[in-house]
Amino acid sequence: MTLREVGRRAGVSHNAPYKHFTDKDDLLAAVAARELDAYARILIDARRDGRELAYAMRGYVARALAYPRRFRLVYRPWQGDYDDLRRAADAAWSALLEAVDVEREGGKLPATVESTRVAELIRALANGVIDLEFAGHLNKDQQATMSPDGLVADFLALLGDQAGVQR
Amino acid sequence: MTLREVGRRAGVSHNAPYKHFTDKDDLLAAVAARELDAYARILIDARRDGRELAYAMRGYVARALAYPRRFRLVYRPWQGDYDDLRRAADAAWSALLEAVDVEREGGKLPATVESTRVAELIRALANGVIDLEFAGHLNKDQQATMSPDGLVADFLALLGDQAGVQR
DNA sequence: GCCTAAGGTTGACGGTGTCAACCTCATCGA
DNA sequence: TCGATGAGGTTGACACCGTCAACCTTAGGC
Repeated sequence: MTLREVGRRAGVSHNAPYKHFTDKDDLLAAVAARELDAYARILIDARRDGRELAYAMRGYVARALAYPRRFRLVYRPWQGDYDDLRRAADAAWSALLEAVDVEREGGKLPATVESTRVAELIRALANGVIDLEFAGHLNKDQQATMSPDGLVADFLALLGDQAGVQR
Repeated sequence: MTLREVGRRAGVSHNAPYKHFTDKDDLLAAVAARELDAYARILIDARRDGRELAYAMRGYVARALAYPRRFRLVYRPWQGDYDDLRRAADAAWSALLEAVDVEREGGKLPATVESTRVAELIRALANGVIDLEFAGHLNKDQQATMSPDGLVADFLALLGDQAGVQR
Protein backbone atom coordinates (compact mmCIF):
# COMPACT_ATOMS: atom_id res chain seq x y z
CA MET A 1 0.00 0.00 0.00
CA THR A 2 1.43 3.33 -1.04
CA LEU A 3 1.40 6.49 1.02
CA ARG A 4 -0.19 8.46 -1.77
CA GLU A 5 -3.07 6.02 -1.99
CA VAL A 6 -3.69 6.48 1.70
CA GLY A 7 -4.36 10.10 0.96
CA ARG A 8 -6.51 9.25 -2.04
CA ARG A 9 -8.68 6.81 -0.12
CA ALA A 10 -9.06 9.29 2.71
CA GLY A 11 -10.34 11.80 0.16
CA VAL A 12 -7.45 14.17 0.71
CA SER A 13 -4.42 14.91 -1.35
CA HIS A 14 -1.11 13.10 -1.21
CA ASN A 15 1.09 14.72 1.44
CA ALA A 16 -1.87 15.12 3.76
CA PRO A 17 -0.66 12.06 5.73
CA TYR A 18 2.54 13.95 6.45
CA LYS A 19 0.58 16.22 8.77
CA HIS A 20 -0.13 13.24 11.01
CA PHE A 21 2.91 11.01 10.51
CA THR A 22 6.47 12.07 10.02
CA ASP A 23 7.21 9.19 7.75
CA LYS A 24 5.74 6.28 5.88
CA ASP A 25 7.32 3.93 8.41
CA ASP A 26 5.80 6.04 11.17
CA LEU A 27 2.33 5.39 9.78
CA LEU A 28 3.04 1.71 9.30
CA ALA A 29 4.35 1.47 12.86
CA ALA A 30 1.07 2.92 14.11
CA VAL A 31 -0.87 0.30 12.17
CA ALA A 32 1.40 -2.42 13.51
CA ALA A 33 0.90 -1.21 17.07
CA ARG A 34 -2.88 -1.39 16.70
CA GLU A 35 -2.62 -4.91 15.32
CA LEU A 36 -0.41 -5.97 18.20
CA ASP A 37 -3.01 -4.60 20.58
CA ALA A 38 -5.57 -6.79 18.86
CA TYR A 39 -3.32 -9.81 19.37
CA ALA A 40 -2.93 -8.99 23.04
CA ARG A 41 -6.67 -8.59 23.46
CA ILE A 42 -7.29 -12.03 21.98
CA LEU A 43 -5.01 -13.58 24.60
CA ILE A 44 -6.41 -11.52 27.47
CA ASP A 45 -10.04 -12.13 26.57
CA ALA A 46 -9.46 -15.86 26.22
CA ARG A 47 -7.94 -16.01 29.68
CA ARG A 48 -10.72 -13.90 31.17
CA ASP A 49 -13.24 -16.35 29.73
CA GLY A 50 -11.37 -19.28 31.19
CA ARG A 51 -10.44 -20.67 27.81
CA GLU A 52 -7.34 -22.75 27.36
CA LEU A 53 -4.25 -21.55 25.56
CA ALA A 54 -4.99 -23.61 22.45
CA TYR A 55 -8.18 -21.60 22.01
CA ALA A 56 -6.34 -18.32 22.26
CA MET A 57 -3.68 -19.44 19.80
CA ARG A 58 -6.39 -20.49 17.38
CA GLY A 59 -7.74 -16.96 17.60
CA TYR A 60 -4.30 -15.50 17.06
CA VAL A 61 -3.71 -17.61 13.96
CA ALA A 62 -7.15 -16.75 12.61
CA ARG A 63 -6.50 -13.05 13.07
CA ALA A 64 -3.14 -13.28 11.33
CA LEU A 65 -4.60 -15.20 8.41
CA ALA A 66 -7.42 -12.68 8.14
CA TYR A 67 -5.02 -9.72 7.94
CA PRO A 68 -1.79 -10.99 6.37
CA ARG A 69 -0.35 -7.57 5.55
CA ARG A 70 -0.75 -6.35 9.10
CA PHE A 71 0.83 -9.52 10.44
CA ARG A 72 3.82 -9.01 8.19
CA LEU A 73 3.95 -5.43 9.39
CA VAL A 74 4.01 -6.39 13.06
CA TYR A 75 6.98 -8.69 12.65
CA ARG A 76 8.94 -6.48 10.30
CA PRO A 77 12.50 -5.64 11.32
CA TRP A 78 11.76 -2.18 12.68
CA GLN A 79 14.74 0.07 12.99
CA GLY A 80 14.23 3.27 14.88
CA ASP A 81 12.28 3.94 18.05
CA TYR A 82 8.55 3.71 17.64
CA ASP A 83 7.55 3.72 21.30
CA ASP A 84 3.88 3.01 20.61
CA LEU A 85 4.99 -0.10 18.83
CA ARG A 86 7.35 -1.05 21.63
CA ARG A 87 4.64 -0.56 24.24
CA ALA A 88 2.20 -2.68 22.26
CA ALA A 89 4.82 -5.38 21.77
CA ASP A 90 5.55 -5.46 25.49
CA ALA A 91 1.85 -5.72 26.27
CA ALA A 92 1.29 -8.57 23.84
CA TRP A 93 4.33 -10.40 25.13
CA SER A 94 3.18 -10.02 28.72
CA ALA A 95 -0.24 -11.35 27.82
CA LEU A 96 1.28 -14.43 26.22
CA LEU A 97 3.60 -14.95 29.18
CA GLU A 98 0.73 -14.85 31.65
CA ALA A 99 -1.34 -17.23 29.56
CA VAL A 100 1.58 -19.64 29.44
CA ASP A 101 2.09 -19.36 33.19
CA VAL A 102 -1.53 -20.22 33.88
CA GLU A 103 -1.35 -23.23 31.62
CA ARG A 104 1.93 -24.27 33.19
CA GLU A 105 0.56 -24.19 36.68
CA GLY A 106 -2.31 -26.30 35.44
CA GLY A 107 0.23 -28.93 34.42
CA LYS A 108 -0.57 -28.61 30.76
CA LEU A 109 2.85 -27.30 29.76
CA PRO A 110 6.26 -28.71 30.62
CA ALA A 111 7.88 -27.26 33.73
CA THR A 112 11.31 -28.54 32.74
CA VAL A 113 11.83 -25.57 30.44
CA GLU A 114 11.86 -21.95 31.51
CA SER A 115 8.49 -20.27 31.23
CA THR A 116 9.70 -17.53 28.92
CA ARG A 117 11.32 -20.09 26.64
CA VAL A 118 8.09 -22.05 26.39
CA ALA A 119 6.26 -18.88 25.48
CA GLU A 120 8.87 -18.04 22.90
CA LEU A 121 8.64 -21.52 21.42
CA ILE A 122 4.89 -21.23 21.11
CA ARG A 123 5.06 -17.81 19.51
CA ALA A 124 7.81 -18.85 17.14
CA LEU A 125 5.95 -21.94 16.03
CA ALA A 126 2.70 -20.08 15.47
CA ASN A 127 4.45 -17.37 13.49
CA GLY A 128 6.43 -19.87 11.49
CA VAL A 129 3.32 -21.79 10.57
CA ILE A 130 1.51 -18.62 9.59
CA ASP A 131 4.41 -17.45 7.45
CA LEU A 132 4.66 -20.80 5.70
CA GLU A 133 0.97 -20.62 4.97
CA PHE A 134 1.37 -17.18 3.41
CA ALA A 135 4.37 -18.29 1.43
CA GLY A 136 2.43 -21.23 0.07
CA HIS A 137 5.11 -23.63 1.29
CA LEU A 138 2.45 -25.66 3.02
CA ASN A 139 0.32 -27.88 0.82
CA LYS A 140 2.66 -27.68 -2.14
CA ASP A 141 1.44 -30.81 -3.77
CA GLN A 142 0.64 -33.14 -0.92
CA GLN A 143 -2.80 -33.49 0.54
CA ALA A 144 -4.05 -30.27 2.04
CA THR A 145 -4.42 -31.67 5.53
CA MET A 146 -1.61 -29.51 6.89
CA SER A 147 -3.51 -26.52 8.21
CA PRO A 148 -1.93 -23.86 10.42
CA ASP A 149 -4.47 -24.57 13.15
CA GLY A 150 -3.73 -28.26 13.08
CA LEU A 151 -0.01 -27.77 13.35
CA VAL A 152 -0.30 -25.41 16.29
CA ALA A 153 -2.66 -27.86 17.96
CA ASP A 154 -0.18 -30.68 17.32
CA PHE A 155 2.56 -28.68 18.94
CA LEU A 156 0.55 -27.79 22.01
CA ALA A 157 -0.50 -31.42 22.34
CA LEU A 158 3.13 -32.50 22.23
CA LEU A 159 3.97 -29.99 24.94
CA GLY A 160 1.03 -31.25 26.95
CA ASP A 161 2.16 -34.85 26.73
CA GLN A 162 5.64 -33.81 27.69
CA ALA A 163 4.25 -31.99 30.72
CA GLY A 164 2.31 -35.05 31.76
CA VAL A 165 5.47 -37.11 31.79
CA GLN A 166 7.53 -34.57 33.68
CA ARG A 167 10.39 -37.00 33.08
CA MET B 1 17.99 -3.81 -3.49
CA THR B 2 16.83 -2.06 -6.63
CA LEU B 3 16.90 -3.46 -10.14
CA ARG B 4 18.79 -0.47 -11.44
CA GLU B 5 21.53 -0.94 -8.89
CA VAL B 6 21.91 -4.51 -10.06
CA GLY B 7 22.83 -3.12 -13.43
CA ARG B 8 25.12 -0.53 -11.90
CA ARG B 9 27.03 -3.06 -9.81
CA ALA B 10 27.36 -5.33 -12.80
CA GLY B 11 28.93 -2.47 -14.71
CA VAL B 12 26.14 -2.31 -17.24
CA SER B 13 23.29 0.07 -17.70
CA HIS B 14 19.90 -0.18 -16.08
CA ASN B 15 17.61 -2.29 -18.27
CA ALA B 16 20.43 -4.70 -19.01
CA PRO B 17 18.93 -7.11 -16.45
CA TYR B 18 15.79 -7.21 -18.57
CA LYS B 19 17.71 -9.20 -21.16
CA HIS B 20 18.09 -12.01 -18.64
CA PHE B 21 14.99 -11.72 -16.49
CA THR B 22 11.53 -10.77 -17.58
CA ASP B 23 10.77 -9.05 -14.36
CA LYS B 24 12.18 -7.89 -11.07
CA ASP B 25 10.33 -10.69 -9.35
CA ASP B 26 11.79 -13.09 -11.87
CA LEU B 27 15.30 -12.11 -10.82
CA LEU B 28 14.42 -12.30 -7.15
CA ALA B 29 12.89 -15.73 -7.67
CA ALA B 30 16.15 -16.92 -9.18
CA VAL B 31 18.05 -15.66 -6.14
CA ALA B 32 15.53 -17.34 -3.85
CA ALA B 33 15.91 -20.61 -5.73
CA ARG B 34 19.69 -20.56 -5.30
CA GLU B 35 19.30 -19.87 -1.60
CA LEU B 36 16.86 -22.75 -1.25
CA ASP B 37 19.40 -24.99 -2.94
CA ALA B 38 21.93 -23.91 -0.32
CA TYR B 39 19.47 -24.85 2.41
CA ALA B 40 18.94 -28.26 0.85
CA ARG B 41 22.67 -28.82 0.56
CA ILE B 42 23.14 -28.09 4.25
CA LEU B 43 20.65 -30.81 5.11
CA ILE B 44 22.00 -33.30 2.60
CA ASP B 45 25.63 -32.79 3.55
CA ALA B 46 24.84 -33.14 7.23
CA ARG B 47 23.14 -36.45 6.62
CA ARG B 48 25.95 -37.69 4.38
CA ASP B 49 28.41 -36.91 7.19
CA GLY B 50 26.29 -38.82 9.67
CA ARG B 51 25.44 -35.71 11.67
CA GLU B 52 22.26 -35.49 13.63
CA LEU B 53 19.34 -33.30 12.67
CA ALA B 54 20.12 -30.74 15.35
CA TYR B 55 23.44 -30.10 13.66
CA ALA B 56 21.80 -29.55 10.30
CA MET B 57 19.22 -27.22 11.76
CA ARG B 58 21.98 -25.24 13.42
CA GLY B 59 23.54 -24.82 10.00
CA TYR B 60 20.22 -23.77 8.51
CA VAL B 61 19.67 -21.15 11.17
CA ALA B 62 23.21 -19.88 10.79
CA ARG B 63 22.79 -19.55 7.04
CA ALA B 64 19.51 -17.68 7.45
CA LEU B 65 21.01 -15.30 9.99
CA ALA B 66 24.00 -14.70 7.73
CA TYR B 67 21.80 -13.77 4.75
CA PRO B 68 18.59 -12.29 6.13
CA ARG B 69 17.42 -10.70 2.87
CA ARG B 70 17.69 -13.96 1.00
CA PHE B 71 15.85 -15.79 3.75
CA ARG B 72 13.01 -13.29 3.54
CA LEU B 73 13.06 -13.73 -0.21
CA VAL B 74 12.71 -17.50 0.00
CA TYR B 75 9.63 -17.35 2.19
CA ARG B 76 7.98 -14.50 0.39
CA PRO B 77 4.39 -15.06 -0.80
CA TRP B 78 5.28 -15.72 -4.44
CA GLN B 79 2.43 -15.37 -6.85
CA GLY B 80 3.01 -16.64 -10.32
CA ASP B 81 4.80 -19.75 -11.51
CA TYR B 82 8.54 -19.66 -11.05
CA ASP B 83 9.31 -23.29 -11.75
CA ASP B 84 12.97 -23.02 -10.74
CA LEU B 85 11.78 -21.82 -7.39
CA ARG B 86 9.23 -24.59 -7.15
CA ARG B 87 11.79 -27.23 -8.02
CA ALA B 88 14.24 -25.87 -5.42
CA ALA B 89 11.49 -25.76 -2.82
CA ASP B 90 10.55 -29.36 -3.53
CA ALA B 91 14.19 -30.43 -3.27
CA ALA B 92 14.71 -28.65 0.06
CA TRP B 93 11.50 -30.08 1.43
CA SER B 94 12.48 -33.59 0.38
CA ALA B 95 15.86 -33.19 2.04
CA LEU B 96 14.24 -32.15 5.30
CA LEU B 97 11.74 -34.99 5.08
CA GLU B 98 14.47 -37.58 4.63
CA ALA B 99 16.50 -36.15 7.47
CA VAL B 100 13.45 -36.33 9.72
CA ASP B 101 12.75 -39.89 8.66
CA VAL B 102 16.26 -40.97 9.53
CA GLU B 103 16.02 -39.35 12.93
CA ARG B 104 12.61 -40.89 13.45
CA GLU B 105 13.78 -44.38 12.73
CA GLY B 106 16.59 -43.77 15.19
CA GLY B 107 13.96 -43.16 17.84
CA LYS B 108 14.95 -39.55 18.31
CA LEU B 109 11.69 -38.10 17.07
CA PRO B 110 8.16 -39.00 18.10
CA ALA B 111 6.47 -41.63 15.97
CA THR B 112 3.02 -40.71 17.25
CA VAL B 113 2.80 -37.84 14.79
CA GLU B 114 2.95 -38.15 11.04
CA SER B 115 6.41 -37.76 9.61
CA THR B 116 5.52 -34.86 7.35
CA ARG B 117 3.86 -33.06 10.22
CA VAL B 118 6.96 -33.42 12.37
CA ALA B 119 9.04 -32.00 9.55
CA GLU B 120 6.62 -29.13 9.12
CA LEU B 121 6.71 -28.41 12.83
CA ILE B 122 10.49 -28.29 12.81
CA ARG B 123 10.63 -26.04 9.79
CA ALA B 124 7.95 -23.75 11.14
CA LEU B 125 9.65 -23.40 14.49
CA ALA B 126 13.03 -22.68 12.95
CA ASN B 127 11.56 -20.10 10.60
CA GLY B 128 9.55 -18.51 13.36
CA VAL B 129 12.57 -18.20 15.59
CA ILE B 130 14.63 -16.72 12.77
CA ASP B 131 11.93 -14.21 11.92
CA LEU B 132 11.55 -13.16 15.52
CA GLU B 133 15.27 -12.64 15.70
CA PHE B 134 15.18 -10.42 12.64
CA ALA B 135 12.22 -8.51 13.96
CA GLY B 136 14.03 -7.89 17.23
CA HIS B 137 11.13 -9.37 19.17
CA LEU B 138 13.55 -11.63 20.96
CA ASN B 139 15.66 -10.06 23.68
CA LYS B 140 13.47 -7.02 24.01
CA ASP B 141 14.53 -6.13 27.51
CA GLN B 142 15.06 -9.45 29.24
CA GLN B 143 18.39 -11.17 29.44
CA ALA B 144 19.73 -12.02 26.01
CA THR B 145 19.90 -15.74 26.68
CA MET B 146 17.17 -16.46 24.15
CA SER B 147 19.19 -17.28 21.06
CA PRO B 148 17.68 -18.82 17.92
CA ASP B 149 20.01 -21.78 18.17
CA GLY B 150 19.05 -22.40 21.77
CA LEU B 151 15.36 -22.33 21.04
CA VAL B 152 15.64 -24.75 18.14
CA ALA B 153 17.75 -27.04 20.33
CA ASP B 154 15.14 -26.83 23.08
CA PHE B 155 12.46 -27.83 20.66
CA LEU B 156 14.35 -30.78 19.27
CA ALA B 157 15.16 -31.89 22.79
CA LEU B 158 11.48 -31.77 23.68
CA LEU B 159 10.66 -33.86 20.63
CA GLY B 160 13.40 -36.27 21.58
CA ASP B 161 12.06 -36.70 25.10
CA GLN B 162 8.61 -37.21 23.69
CA ALA B 163 9.97 -39.89 21.37
CA GLY B 164 11.67 -41.65 24.26
CA VAL B 165 8.40 -41.87 26.13
CA GLN B 166 6.37 -43.08 23.15
CA ARG B 167 3.43 -42.80 25.56
C1' DG C 1 -9.19 41.30 16.81
C1' DC C 2 -4.95 39.72 15.83
C1' DC C 3 -1.62 35.44 16.28
C1' DT C 4 -0.75 31.02 16.04
C1' DA C 5 -0.63 26.60 14.67
C1' DA C 6 -2.95 22.41 12.97
C1' DG C 7 -4.03 20.57 8.86
C1' DG C 8 -4.66 20.81 3.83
C1' DT C 9 -2.84 21.95 -1.04
C1' DT C 10 0.25 22.41 -5.02
C1' DG C 11 4.46 21.74 -7.15
C1' DA C 12 8.81 20.08 -7.45
C1' DC C 13 12.95 16.66 -6.99
C1' DG C 14 15.36 12.33 -7.38
C1' DG C 15 14.66 7.51 -7.66
C1' DT C 16 12.29 3.32 -9.45
C1' DG C 17 10.16 -0.44 -12.51
C1' DT C 18 9.09 -0.98 -17.07
C1' DC C 19 8.47 -0.31 -22.09
C1' DA C 20 9.93 0.85 -26.79
C1' DA C 21 13.29 1.73 -30.06
C1' DC C 22 17.71 1.39 -31.55
C1' DC C 23 22.36 -0.57 -31.89
C1' DT C 24 26.26 -4.17 -32.10
C1' DC C 25 28.10 -8.25 -33.35
C1' DA C 26 28.88 -13.31 -33.19
C1' DT C 27 26.80 -17.44 -35.31
C1' DC C 28 25.26 -20.25 -38.81
C1' DG C 29 22.89 -21.83 -43.00
C1' DA C 30 22.92 -20.80 -48.02
C1' DT D 1 31.62 -15.89 -48.28
C1' DC D 2 27.78 -13.34 -47.06
C1' DG D 3 23.73 -11.94 -45.11
C1' DA D 4 19.96 -12.93 -41.86
C1' DT D 5 19.15 -13.56 -37.17
C1' DG D 6 18.94 -13.21 -32.53
C1' DA D 7 21.22 -12.43 -27.96
C1' DG D 8 22.49 -8.83 -25.30
C1' DG D 9 23.49 -3.92 -24.50
C1' DT D 10 22.06 1.21 -24.71
C1' DT D 11 19.31 5.44 -24.48
C1' DG D 12 15.27 7.74 -23.56
C1' DA D 13 10.87 8.09 -22.07
C1' DC D 14 6.59 7.26 -18.93
C1' DA D 15 4.03 6.89 -14.70
C1' DC D 16 4.47 6.33 -10.03
C1' DC D 17 6.58 6.71 -5.51
C1' DG D 18 8.43 9.02 -1.01
C1' DT D 19 9.66 13.33 0.48
C1' DC D 20 10.50 18.36 0.90
C1' DA D 21 9.30 23.26 0.59
C1' DA D 22 6.15 26.84 0.16
C1' DC D 23 1.73 28.48 0.43
C1' DC D 24 -3.13 28.62 1.98
C1' DT D 25 -7.21 28.14 5.19
C1' DT D 26 -9.37 28.43 9.49
C1' DA D 27 -10.60 27.73 14.36
C1' DG D 28 -9.22 28.98 19.05
C1' DG D 29 -6.69 31.63 22.77
C1' DC D 30 -4.17 36.04 24.30
